[in-house]
Amino acid sequence: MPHPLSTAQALRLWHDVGLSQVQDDEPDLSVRQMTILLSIYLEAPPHTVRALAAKLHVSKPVITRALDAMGKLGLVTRRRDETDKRNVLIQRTVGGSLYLERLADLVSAKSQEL
Amino acid sequence: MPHPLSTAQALRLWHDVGLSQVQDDEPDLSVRQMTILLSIYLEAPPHTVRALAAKLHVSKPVITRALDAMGKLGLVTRRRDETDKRNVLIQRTVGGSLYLERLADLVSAKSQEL
DNA sequence: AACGATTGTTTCGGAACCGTTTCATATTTT
DNA sequence: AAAATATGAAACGGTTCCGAAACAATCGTT
Repeated sequence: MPHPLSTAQALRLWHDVGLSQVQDDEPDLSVRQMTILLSIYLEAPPHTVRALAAKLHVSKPVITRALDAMGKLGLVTRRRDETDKRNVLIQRTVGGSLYLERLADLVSAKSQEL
Repeated sequence: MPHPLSTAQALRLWHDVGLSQVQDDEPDLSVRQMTILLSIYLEAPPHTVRALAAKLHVSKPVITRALDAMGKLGLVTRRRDETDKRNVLIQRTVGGSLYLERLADLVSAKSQEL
């Protein structure tokens, strides 16, 4: 367990990571999209639209549209739940794993430069 | 200086902070806006549109519009530079300070829960 | 089989953002 | 003083996002 970050270090870290994301040309994910993506990858499946909407305190269309956008970027996929065909199961992709790996490396590296 | 964050801890921290931001009803700043705001508050003045655009690798209108949006939220103000009236000096506000204080407290608190 | 409940998607009008180009103002150079 | 340069803002068209409501498909219950 690391030492907790001081408030000044927290802001510096947030700034440095954000700057790196803005400077490169890749499209930035919104805070909502990023949080959805991280939920999918950090927490145990299955992931459904409804559960994500409840967790984030947002409406279901917000989740649907975020999945549309991230699907286009190859970060997530959807598949029908065969046991209950109303549900959509949200699945991880190689692209999403790589994306978050790079984010994690970036944050970790910046945290060392504090 | 804290221990550096592991990659797993970095993702967990990003998720937790993003989740807190999404859950409350306040409007989320985009990554660009947040980075601009942090630049203004972390680095020494004077801050100009041109300098910020160069630093972030974005066009000047991007900065202008972000300042418009954050100005409406009371997070920054603009003032003409009296010595060179082409310049606009971007200034901090009480609202912006409070906003970043709360962000810093949030990040710092979440980093302790890792 | 029929009705109501549940799940996810689509639609609608409105707002925000983007990139590029154009503009207005101010300064510097000739 | 005139022309060239620099700065920030505004205009333009296109894309994306939002909240709310309506919708289609599926399930559960009776």
